[in-house]
Amino acid sequence: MVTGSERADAARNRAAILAAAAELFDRDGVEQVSMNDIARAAGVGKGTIFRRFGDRTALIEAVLLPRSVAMRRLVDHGPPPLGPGGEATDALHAYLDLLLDFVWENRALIRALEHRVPHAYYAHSSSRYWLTELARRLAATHPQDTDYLTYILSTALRADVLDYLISVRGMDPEQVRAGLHRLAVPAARGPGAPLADVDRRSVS
Amino acid sequence: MVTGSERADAARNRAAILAAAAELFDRDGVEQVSMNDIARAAGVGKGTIFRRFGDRTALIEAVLLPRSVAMRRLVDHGPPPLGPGGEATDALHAYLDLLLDFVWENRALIRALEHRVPHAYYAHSSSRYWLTELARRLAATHPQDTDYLTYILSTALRADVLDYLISVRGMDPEQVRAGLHRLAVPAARGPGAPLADVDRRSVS
DNA sequence: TCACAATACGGACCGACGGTCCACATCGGC
DNA sequence: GCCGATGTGGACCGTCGGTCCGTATTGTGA
Repeated sequence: MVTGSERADAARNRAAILAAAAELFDRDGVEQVSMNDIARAAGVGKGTIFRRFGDRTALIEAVLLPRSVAMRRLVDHGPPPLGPGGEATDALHAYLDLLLDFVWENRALIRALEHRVPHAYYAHSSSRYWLTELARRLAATHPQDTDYLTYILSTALRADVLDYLISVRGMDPEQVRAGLHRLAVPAARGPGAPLADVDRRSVS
Repeated sequence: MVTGSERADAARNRAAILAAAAELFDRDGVEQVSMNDIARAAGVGKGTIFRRFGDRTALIEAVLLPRSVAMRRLVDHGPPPLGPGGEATDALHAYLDLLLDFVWENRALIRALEHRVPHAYYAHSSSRYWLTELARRLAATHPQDTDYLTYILSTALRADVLDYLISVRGMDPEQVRAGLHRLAVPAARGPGAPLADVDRRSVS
């Protein structure tokens, strides 16, 4: 056996655990699923999960990781406008679309992570990559307001904020998307106002 | 004994519990303090806490309540500029100061509440009051951008966002205050740009 | 093919938690 | 001082994330 690689049964179990966790998290909500539930569903002892993944937080991260990796490949090496080589404004908008879809699609996992490790959204190394990339693309189109827009857009893209706007306030995801795009338009009158259309229902 | 009022020993214990909880939460961090810790510190059985307050969430709310009530009295009946009767712009800025101080001062409790009940920040009846009042004051000074500004400012005033900016990123609270005030200035060029000064350190 | 060391397994077990229960103590109107 | 209403405290419960270790599986080198 090559040093450092995984035994066949171990690899099989890792896959079974990840699959079971992904399904249960999706079906019942992350907080509702215990480690025992996952072990049972994966046909595995609880100890095996902890041996493979360390702790619950790491398991959640492991479920999220492949989705994030696939996305990152598109950003780093995919075709324009998302990948390198396209026009700056198109690249920015494609990137915003991707982020919105990713966060929305995986809001349950992301919120669970933030719930377990404070400031995960800002502090985690993987999400720092996404923020850095956002800042880079904004710098190309909005050299004046880069920091401000990065801050505003990244806050608007938080999983809990999106979840509130869409799930609780009943806003259409496409309204949110439109709002993000308008914020990122090299505006005639500055970055103000656009969200007023998205957020037409009064906050009060 | 008058129907519905509290027996003397019960009132004494309620006060002892609130005092002990407030001190422990403040000293050790909310998540680190168990109900047993509070019972011991208050010189009371654990059952007494649950009888008086129902559950842990309600206890945290009860610790926060008097601070919120005091503040609300200032807003509803205090002297201008914070209370009614002052000039609209001054009223708005005084209100932003108050909110910032309140959220910052009580960030530990607020974050703990949000941690326990999802969307507490937006959905709880007491915080809806603060959002409504914010929207009202913004409407008086920014009739065009009311909804947008309410959304942006309320997000910037979230306890976790402030905590991140100040505790993790090392930003000075007075920088944050200045940023809020600038966002709320009837701007020459719209609400953009101001935060760039607050957020000078790059986000990436 | 086989022996055996390295690796992995699983579920009993642990300590801590929030919350409940109820035999007993205290209060206060009469 | 009597006595029903109210309050008390801590043993107890179910569940959780996480650990431990005797046993089973794997794959390699001979």
